[in-house]
Amino acid sequence: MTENTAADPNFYDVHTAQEKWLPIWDELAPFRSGRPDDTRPTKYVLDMFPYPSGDLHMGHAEAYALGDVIARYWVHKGFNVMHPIGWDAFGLPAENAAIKRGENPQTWTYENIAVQKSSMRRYACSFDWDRVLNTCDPEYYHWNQWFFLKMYERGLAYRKDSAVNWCPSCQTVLANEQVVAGLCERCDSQVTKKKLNQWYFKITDYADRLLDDMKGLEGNWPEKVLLMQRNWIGRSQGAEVSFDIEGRDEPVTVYTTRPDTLFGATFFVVAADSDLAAQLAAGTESEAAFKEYLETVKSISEMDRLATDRPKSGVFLNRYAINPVNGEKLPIWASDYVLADYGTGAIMAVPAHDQRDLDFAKAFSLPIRVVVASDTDPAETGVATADDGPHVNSGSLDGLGKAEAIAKMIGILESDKRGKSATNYRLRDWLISRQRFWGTPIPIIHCASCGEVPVPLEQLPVTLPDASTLDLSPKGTSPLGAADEWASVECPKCHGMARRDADTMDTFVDSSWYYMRYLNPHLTTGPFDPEQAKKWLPVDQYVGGVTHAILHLLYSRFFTKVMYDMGMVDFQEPFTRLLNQGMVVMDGSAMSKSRGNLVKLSDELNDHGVDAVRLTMVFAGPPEDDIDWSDVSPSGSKKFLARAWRLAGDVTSAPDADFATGDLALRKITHRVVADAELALDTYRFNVSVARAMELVNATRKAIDSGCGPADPAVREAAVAVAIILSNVAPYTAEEMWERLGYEPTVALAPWPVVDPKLLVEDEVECVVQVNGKIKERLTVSPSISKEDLQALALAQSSVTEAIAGATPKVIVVREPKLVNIVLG
RNA sequence: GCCCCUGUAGCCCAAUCGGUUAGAGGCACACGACUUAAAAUCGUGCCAGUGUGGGUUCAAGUCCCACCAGGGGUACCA
Repeated sequence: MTENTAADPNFYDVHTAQEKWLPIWDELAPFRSGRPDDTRPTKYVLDMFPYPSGDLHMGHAEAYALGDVIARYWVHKGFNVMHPIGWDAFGLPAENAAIKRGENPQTWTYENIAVQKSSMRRYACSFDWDRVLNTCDPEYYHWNQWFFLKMYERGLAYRKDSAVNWCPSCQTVLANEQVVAGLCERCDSQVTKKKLNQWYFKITDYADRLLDDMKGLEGNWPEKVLLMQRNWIGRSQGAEVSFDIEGRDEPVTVYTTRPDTLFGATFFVVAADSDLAAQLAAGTESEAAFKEYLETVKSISEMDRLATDRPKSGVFLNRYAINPVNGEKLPIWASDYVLADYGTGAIMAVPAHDQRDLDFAKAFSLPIRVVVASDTDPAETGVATADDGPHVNSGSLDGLGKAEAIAKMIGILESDKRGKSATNYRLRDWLISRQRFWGTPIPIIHCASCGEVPVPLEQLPVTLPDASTLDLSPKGTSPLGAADEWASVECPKCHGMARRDADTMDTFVDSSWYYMRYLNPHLTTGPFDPEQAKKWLPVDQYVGGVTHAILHLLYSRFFTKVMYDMGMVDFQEPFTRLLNQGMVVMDGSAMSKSRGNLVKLSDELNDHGVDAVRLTMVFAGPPEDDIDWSDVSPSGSKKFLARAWRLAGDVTSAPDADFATGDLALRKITHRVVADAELALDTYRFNVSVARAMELVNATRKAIDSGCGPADPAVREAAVAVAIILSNVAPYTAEEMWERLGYEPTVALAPWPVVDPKLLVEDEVECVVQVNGKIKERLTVSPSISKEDLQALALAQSSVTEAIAGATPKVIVVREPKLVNIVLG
């Protein structure tokens, strides 16, 4: 142990190196992207910004290491790279922590930001520190409010009463996207329904574009994310069919994807919790039974309601719908298996060909009529059939296949004015009101005489009141409502006394457009400068977790399209390429304090150094894969870095040595490695780029110890290549190497080594000759050998002629220069 | 239930187009050199026939089908 001191010239002291370079890099600011005289072409690399809850953790370390590889690589390739960072600083954790400790959420938030910022600086990502933003700063959320008002102007922000998702623990409403399997995304409490008047963004207006524009993202976004978004939007094609109701003037419309099965409808179901059900039940002898049923439905938790194996329940309403195609009377039932907020909240039930309808029919002994022929009988098997035809018992549809039958039925309905083709979506409008304090106030004023009045643009931002005077504990209504002095305001229209809207916005509003704010984080005249937008946008590379596959990424895409429609930007998709990094886990499961498998980033950094941790993250495997920290070896990474560092120290040639005069064998390896690393980096195989660098280090070591020796210029060339490739991952070590090689800082700005194609060409390659797939001979041939020559050469080999033994080859496959396969009959 | 992804040495991972005897890199392990010894360092070695069963092909880790295992998404959306 006594040898491992700074006195030993072969001991690489990572912590000293870290201390040494940070101030120098601060001085040089190699990643400042806003220099006005910069003529390099631009690239925008964006990491999903962190939420400031405590210090950075292993997950941050992985994500930022990967994003940094891309950003640094692009700088080497000669781009002016904008790689900004900021903080997603509004949200519940700050508020909850503040309540717990009796302090101001603002204090808690800024303290955490300071901690994370200092950790990030040490972690040495290529962030442009001139562009930092915090969403909780009024200079930021000013523009959230501005966007809200623009949405309002365009009819895209509106209020409505509806049954909304309510988290009883967070005491606030949630967007559909924030309810995961019936539980609150944040705290895992069971979500309940509550009837409230809330603000929405009309994202459903953009459903088709959000869906169709994904075509342009294919190949550049993970297929998985695109699929999840497609499913989430859930477009379905079908028809609306209008049914007359006995004893009612108004018909009722249903939505169906199978209008061709209309002849198979044997009953009719309305959502129990819909207004329609209550109307239909009113005044009938079933009214009491209906009300009783509705009560039981309401008492069932969302969680239980979602269980699909739950037996069907419902109540007959003593009313009848008339089937428009055959005049049959269909009994109307109310049930909770029909959803009030999808389609029209009413369905025609075709039990033979819909499993849910069949289950219901069986439970209440309703008739089942097959209208699409099949080998099995649903009434017997209890399994609804889904064949494509032919149709039976269906009048003029008989004999037709599914597609023709649907088209014909829609034609019939249209000519009879009883229906039309229709599209439905699973996507709902985005509920953005939150009954909490630590968020962007909604810039609306409620006036007794003027109603809903937008805050005039020149009065923005509507800033939050001082939290210290408020009781933030969740009460189900926004704490802002209790801030009388803040809430009482003059109506901008009539100048009478009015009140501010007391809700705040979903923090996903903040993150929907933050990538644009980095262009000019302190601009006071608009959300961003259009000139800068032309220069930098859209984002070339986005890096972040797959947890945001639907929420954040869908909302950002929506915002971008709205801005496009407003003429603010000239592109419709915000993120050209997306990389979803995996998670860092421990012993096979997600790290958590309660599980006792939490690995602290700060401990790892102290034990192994920043570079070793970053290298471990990048080298562990493909970036999309999870990293099990118990499978990888930061100490191994550290050893490798020291090995690379020693290499640079061994080089004895002059800094300006002419590489072209160097040892050819090593030069070929160097150029091969650089070319391979380049290809790997272009295709997200960062782990492979590291492996190539390791290969080069091994080869160079060998050259120094037992080859061309340390003075050969090829050794310098190799060490330079190692330093540059490594600088994407291990900036401190690379900088140390650069210095030892006799160059000025910083290696970060060194141009990517130019590959000489001549050095990639092999002088000779090995060719195998197979007979019936069995290898009979190995030939050393020129890589440029012709097909004919190679075939002739192969057939001339004695081992080959022996194997053929006079037989006539059926086919000879020649893949010059590497393979000949002679196939005998 | 439905949809998607992934299965390669003890472990983590490589393997443009289907093409040599599956191996670039690492971890672990073993041995050797250096050392009084150890650590560090340098070097050498080590192990699988690619989840299973079929198929296509002159040729399959790579393409197709079925199944198994693991992971993820979604869930009464008519």
